[in-house]
Amino acid sequence: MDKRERIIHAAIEVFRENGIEKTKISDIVKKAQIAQGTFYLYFPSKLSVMPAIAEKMAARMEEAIRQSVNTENIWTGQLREMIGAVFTVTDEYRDVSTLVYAGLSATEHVREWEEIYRPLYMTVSSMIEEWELQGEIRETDPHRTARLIIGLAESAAEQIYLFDSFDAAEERKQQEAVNEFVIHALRK
Amino acid sequence: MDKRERIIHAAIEVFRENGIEKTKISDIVKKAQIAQGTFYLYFPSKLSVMPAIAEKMAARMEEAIRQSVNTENIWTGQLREMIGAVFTVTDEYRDVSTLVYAGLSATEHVREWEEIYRPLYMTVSSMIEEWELQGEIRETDPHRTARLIIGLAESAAEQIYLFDSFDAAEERKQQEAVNEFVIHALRK
Amino acid sequence: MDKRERIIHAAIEVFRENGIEKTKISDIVKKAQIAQGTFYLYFPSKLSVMPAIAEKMAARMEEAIRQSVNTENIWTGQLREMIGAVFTVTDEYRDVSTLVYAGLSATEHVREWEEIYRPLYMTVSSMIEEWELQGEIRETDPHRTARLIIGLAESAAEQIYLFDSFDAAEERKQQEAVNEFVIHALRK
Amino acid sequence: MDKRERIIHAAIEVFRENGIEKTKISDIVKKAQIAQGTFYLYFPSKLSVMPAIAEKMAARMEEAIRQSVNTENIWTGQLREMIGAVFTVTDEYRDVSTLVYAGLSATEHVREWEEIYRPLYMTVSSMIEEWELQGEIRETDPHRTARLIIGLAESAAEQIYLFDSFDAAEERKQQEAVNEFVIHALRK
DNA sequence: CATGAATGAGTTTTCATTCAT
DNA sequence: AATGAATGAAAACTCATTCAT
Repeated sequence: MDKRERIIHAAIEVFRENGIEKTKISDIVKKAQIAQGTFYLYFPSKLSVMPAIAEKMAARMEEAIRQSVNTENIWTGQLREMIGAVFTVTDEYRDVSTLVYAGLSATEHVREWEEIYRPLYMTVSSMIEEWELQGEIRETDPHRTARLIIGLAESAAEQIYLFDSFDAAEERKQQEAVNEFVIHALRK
Repeated sequence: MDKRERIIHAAIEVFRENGIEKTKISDIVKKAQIAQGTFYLYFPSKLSVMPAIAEKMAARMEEAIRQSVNTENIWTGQLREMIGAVFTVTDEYRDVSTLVYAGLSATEHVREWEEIYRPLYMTVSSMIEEWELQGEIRETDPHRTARLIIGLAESAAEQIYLFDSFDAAEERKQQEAVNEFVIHALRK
Repeated sequence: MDKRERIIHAAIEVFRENGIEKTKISDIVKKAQIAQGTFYLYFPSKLSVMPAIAEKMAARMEEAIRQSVNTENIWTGQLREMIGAVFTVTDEYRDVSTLVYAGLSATEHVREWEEIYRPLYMTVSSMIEEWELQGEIRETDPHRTARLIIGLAESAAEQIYLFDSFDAAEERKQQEAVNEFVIHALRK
Repeated sequence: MDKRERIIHAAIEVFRENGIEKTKISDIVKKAQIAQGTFYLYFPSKLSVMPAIAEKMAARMEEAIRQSVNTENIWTGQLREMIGAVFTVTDEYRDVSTLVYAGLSATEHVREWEEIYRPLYMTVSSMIEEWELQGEIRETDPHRTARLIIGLAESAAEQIYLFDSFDAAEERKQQEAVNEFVIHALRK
């Protein structure tokens, strides 16, 4: 794996373990097994790794959705699979997603967000469009709806770690609630 | 305004301007026009201001909801008013909610989130309970639903500044999309 | 002595001992007996101390000239005293003067040079003007002549350390050569 | 142009642009369009380029003097030509002479100065000796006088860029002042 | 000879925290 | 309670130097 990749992966791990605030570049390079100076060959600062992480996360989420959604399935099944994927990846990137989001908004990289998330939104809005064409759901603006659903699912997935006696059962319940919520929101 | 208030307000501004990471206590005291040492008479650290900010925001949101919701109205009207309130306050505290969320989750203060947001969630879940009792919406877990709706509305409101050619018309459209989404999600 | 003064004095000493290149800010603060961070309260970098040193050197030179020149004396005597003062101070600031000069030209402080040296040039050009008024020397542009003489004397004083078997006798010879050179250059 | 030459030229440029202190070897190689490691095949350090630069400048100056001085001319004419050459080359190497001087004195290379400048001084002191033999000027130590004159001329030429509203007219005036100064200093 | 990515020791720089006033 | 200059530990950052290609 090339050095840049190593840095990004190490950064994800360390940010998760220690939070952004407490993370030192020396922690990242230690985990990445590279020299201190090598970091600066690829990124000018700790925060500038954020967009790269966000990209990875968005790509991972899109990939998870593509993989888990069975297009043979009926729309509600597809929707459940899609939301499941969002929950899975949000869990994988637990804490990091929030930090990345806050880290991005703190920099001049905010505008990159749109670009980073576009493929993910495209994938989901295509699914919605398809369902609509098939006459299975009510008519909406597919792109906007895609963003609402992903926002809702992410927010719901993150809430678990904040509020609840956090266990697998609770996670399933929360996910099921989102499923029901969205299915009702879209049905004809 | 007393010094504590001055600190909180200054902190909101500089967190918004620079992000959490880049904010120094010296920035906060400069904006608050107090001496460096005075900060420590009120807060032990930068991040410990976060719960105070969260409290302000949550209280403001609850108050906005209480003020704007007319209980004489039918449920869809009340819902629209409630979501409108969330949009208004998220706009007021633009970016801050994300930062607060990240700031809290970066520390031991995470557990305070539950406590801080409880009154707000109670207010909204009471509304939902009432609608359910009146048989106007389908049956759900009102508390969980309340959190989903608020999460959805906040996420949608924040997205505006991130993604879109941000203008008043766009904001109205986004808000209307959330209204429709939630109304369909809850209707019988 | 206040901290800023302490830094300037320490910097002069350390620059002389080690040269600019090898001087660390930690050397300066050690010699100044202040904390590392205190340096940055007064100067943003090592090089930014340069103009302050140049100021001290120019002021010291002007003072030395004022003190050593006896206005009762005939002009050649005054001139010898003046050149002696330049030699003395250049010796005092041995090496540093060159470094300061090179250090200044490397920064954006070059334009300050004019201002820093102005009082010194004024003092010397006043002397020259007076001699001219008394009809003791030929007519020249006093200000320009002042700069030529100081440049010549400094250059000659610095050459000693570079070229010659450097000893007191050699210094006296060199100084005497400058005296003769300038006296002949100015006589009627 | 071979690599060694490329390095020397690039070094002159970046030393002039950034000063010695701020110049990195990476700046030099970038300007020279060679690889980082290649530098070390020719020079062991940044400062070790200095003697090479000094040599170039001294050789250039000697050559300029030889070329411009017409030995058929009377001594004042020759002197004017010689000083003109010093001004021309100091202009060509603007700022560099100071930097070289500081750069050499900052290292063990100081002693090389004598050797590097010897041919230049020899040329000028030969001229002075000749004038003396012809009985055209007063008796002095020709070698010492040569160094005084060159030091004076260089200092005067450098001053132009530092102090004055720098233009061609100003340069001519300054040069003329030096001519007059030296002619008076040497005449019988 | 030439390259340039990688290194890591050495410095600079930051900034939360203290404490005498 | 309030101040803000001073501190120094800790972190960021630099850049000369190496070495496998």
